[in-house]
Amino acid sequence: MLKKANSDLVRRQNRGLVLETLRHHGPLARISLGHQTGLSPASITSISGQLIEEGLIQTISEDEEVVGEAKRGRPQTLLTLNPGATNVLAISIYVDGVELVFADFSGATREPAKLRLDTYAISKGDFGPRIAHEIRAHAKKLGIELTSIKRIGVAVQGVADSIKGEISWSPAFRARDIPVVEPLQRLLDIPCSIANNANMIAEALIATDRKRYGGTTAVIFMGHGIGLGLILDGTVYSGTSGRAAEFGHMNHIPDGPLCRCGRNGCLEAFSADYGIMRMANDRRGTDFDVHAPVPDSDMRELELAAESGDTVALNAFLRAGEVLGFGIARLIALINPQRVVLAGPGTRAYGLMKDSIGEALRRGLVHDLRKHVEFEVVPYGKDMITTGTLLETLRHLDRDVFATGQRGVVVDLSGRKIA
Amino acid sequence: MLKKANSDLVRRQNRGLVLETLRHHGPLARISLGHQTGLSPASITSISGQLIEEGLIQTISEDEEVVGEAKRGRPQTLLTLNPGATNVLAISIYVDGVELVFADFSGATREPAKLRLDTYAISKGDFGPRIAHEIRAHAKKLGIELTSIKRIGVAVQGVADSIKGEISWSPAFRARDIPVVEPLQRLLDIPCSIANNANMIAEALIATDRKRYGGTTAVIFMGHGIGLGLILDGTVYSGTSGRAAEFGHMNHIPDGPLCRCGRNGCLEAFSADYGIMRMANDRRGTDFDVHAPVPDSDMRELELAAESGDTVALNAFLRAGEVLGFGIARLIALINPQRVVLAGPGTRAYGLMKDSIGEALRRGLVHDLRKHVEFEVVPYGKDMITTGTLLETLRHLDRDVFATGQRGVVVDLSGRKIA
DNA sequence: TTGATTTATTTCGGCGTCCAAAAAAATGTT
DNA sequence: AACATTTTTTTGGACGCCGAAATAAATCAA
Repeated sequence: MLKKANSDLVRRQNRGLVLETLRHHGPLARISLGHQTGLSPASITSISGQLIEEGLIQTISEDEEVVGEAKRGRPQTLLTLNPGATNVLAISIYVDGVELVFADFSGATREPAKLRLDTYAISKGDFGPRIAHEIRAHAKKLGIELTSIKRIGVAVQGVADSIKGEISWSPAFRARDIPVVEPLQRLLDIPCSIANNANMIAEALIATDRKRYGGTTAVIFMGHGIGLGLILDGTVYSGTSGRAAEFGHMNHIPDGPLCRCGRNGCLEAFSADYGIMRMANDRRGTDFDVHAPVPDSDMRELELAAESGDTVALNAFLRAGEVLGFGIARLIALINPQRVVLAGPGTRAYGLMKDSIGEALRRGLVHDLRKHVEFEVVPYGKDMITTGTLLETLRHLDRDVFATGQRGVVVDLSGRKIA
Repeated sequence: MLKKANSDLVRRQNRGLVLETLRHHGPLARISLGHQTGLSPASITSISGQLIEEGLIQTISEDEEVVGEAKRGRPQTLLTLNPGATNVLAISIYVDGVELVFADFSGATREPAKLRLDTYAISKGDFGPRIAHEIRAHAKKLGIELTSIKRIGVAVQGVADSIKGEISWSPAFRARDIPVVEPLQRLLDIPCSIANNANMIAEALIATDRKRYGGTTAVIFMGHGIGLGLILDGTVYSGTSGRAAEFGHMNHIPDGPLCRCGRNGCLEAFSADYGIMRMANDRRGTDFDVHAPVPDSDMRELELAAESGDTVALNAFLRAGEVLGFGIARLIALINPQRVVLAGPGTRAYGLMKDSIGEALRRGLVHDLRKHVEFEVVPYGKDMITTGTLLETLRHLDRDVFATGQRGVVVDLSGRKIA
């Protein structure tokens, strides 16, 4: 259903558009901003004037102004986001700890805090307060006022319920339904949101190349589990109640091997690190604890073994690839994305799985569909998740917080009214 | 990325809103229209005045006006869509023929034309012209001017490419990539679009109960194939290049039974009518032609046999249900819909499959996800597809054609400028 | 019958937004 | 110093929404 439109909507949308354009295309003169946005110079002058008055954007100081050759005509004055307008915080939760990264309004990050935290042992009620405490400490260390932080974004591997603001389930925790948003908002008084880490990688990809990833793209995260971020029509899809895809727990074979989730035959039970390790170890007849985190060093060792001709190790990777391939085939049959991106530490072994993934796609997918999909592996860096989280957080500010500049109400950075 | 907003956008959006509201909530007085849309009485007067002048809406004649009890105060004058503003046409393509249904701008339908057409034999190039011819004939019979038809919507079972305007693949045709939109537009000079029939059922469901189906709903069509319409955040999702889901060809078991698409082990190969029939017939060791349409009477017979205790027949349905259940489990793992709706003629046998569907869901899906999904079977009527197609077509006119009333340009119904 | 009351709709004036065109600003060129 | 060129700002107008007042059209009550 359509929504009512009025001049309020127009202002919000165009202010948001100007902020997003500056965020994306770096410093721009008013005239270029006009070209990029489609707004007239007159409107740009008006909007940018307001944003400057509110301290959200600023003109670049004269020294840096002269970039290229001296040209005729009145020189451009470049506009940029004002870094000091606000701060944001990205929190990434991994199996082995938590990372805090502050950034200013321009997106420039400060040195991260890497906390070793026994997340697997921590109780449901302790996690939020513990993180809140760490946030205070790290902010203090960096000299960042808590009141200057306008928003916090949290990314976690597993199922995040963005409506309830909880971690429904994650391989990093023994506990379930761990509240995150509520305690942080209560203890720090800062708006907060939580999302799945594959979705945040998807956000980062959209930002790096909107043309490439902005249509319909499936981002598959391979690590201590298999996650999925779906970009549909240029927007990251975050299912009902924000609990997006649990691709890793899509069933592959009824009554297959035991998965962490308690079911049998999930994709993850074959293709996540522990699934691969289990297949490689079965010859030794070992009992296998699916919940025990698999050290990265063990995986590297297994990869080396496979590469140097250990057939059992190699077969484990081939089987993992095959099952992943069938999962991707099913995904494509449902969503028909233009592009499938593999990301995460698990892609290190892509070379070992490549052939079996391709073979499974051939067996499991109509040619008509397969031929339209482009495949891609992106090199993994943990910072992708942080970057995506920050971008998502900043976009929210651009669109939904700062775009709503109330007429006649000018506010300084701490929220006090000026004029 | 946001888009530029200006007063043009405001007008278009609010005009569209008024049209949609009248379409949805029947005749409404200006004051109620104001309440429904959130627009002020003054704006409603202005907008409705223009729409009346353009002949898109009209006031209801005085006689019918008095509906309820006589109340104090100035009586309301009800507004409705003007049926005469335009005509639209819905075309539904089935395995056994084609149906044409005209409707006026208010959505009132005329008697349908049911064409028996050997679609399976028809050649790629002949289909479009043939249909164009039939459209002319039926319009003439009903006394509808071709120029009064502003849009045609086509629904087909199978894979419809809405960008190319072709039927990429359909069980109704031996041919592939059959152009539909281009020949109709060329021969009739009427804008045309094509979509998958499961998507059109989804449209019809949204229209009947937006609250129930308007969130995230998966509509599964069971018939001579298994189709899927996805409603994401209240909008029917029609994948990349408009080629939406091919749920029926999602692989269930690698190297399973042969499917119509040429692959092995697709969901459809178990759960579509021909899949069920094949399983029931295997005991007789018959060769089985997957392409031959299964007569409805044969299916009814098989259902009766199963109901009266024929274990082979019953097992075929149970197996079909089991595979469908796993397919739904995989779908839920990916999309996490709030609701799954089963529709289509295949649901007649739902009673026979119900238990095995449920059992498969238990085996194939994390409890956390399963418990949030509501299941539902809607009684099948072919008219759902036609209704959905008409609604989709009319909404397009509301939003994208008639909403764009150019300032100062008033046009009569044939497109001539008046003022 | 007449005036009061009630409710719906229209009119009017104001406001916010965008935009085209003109003006101003700032620099290079001759 | 005068002119050319480009960017930015200012000005005035248009459009669309809205609140308030005016108007319209009915019922109710005396």
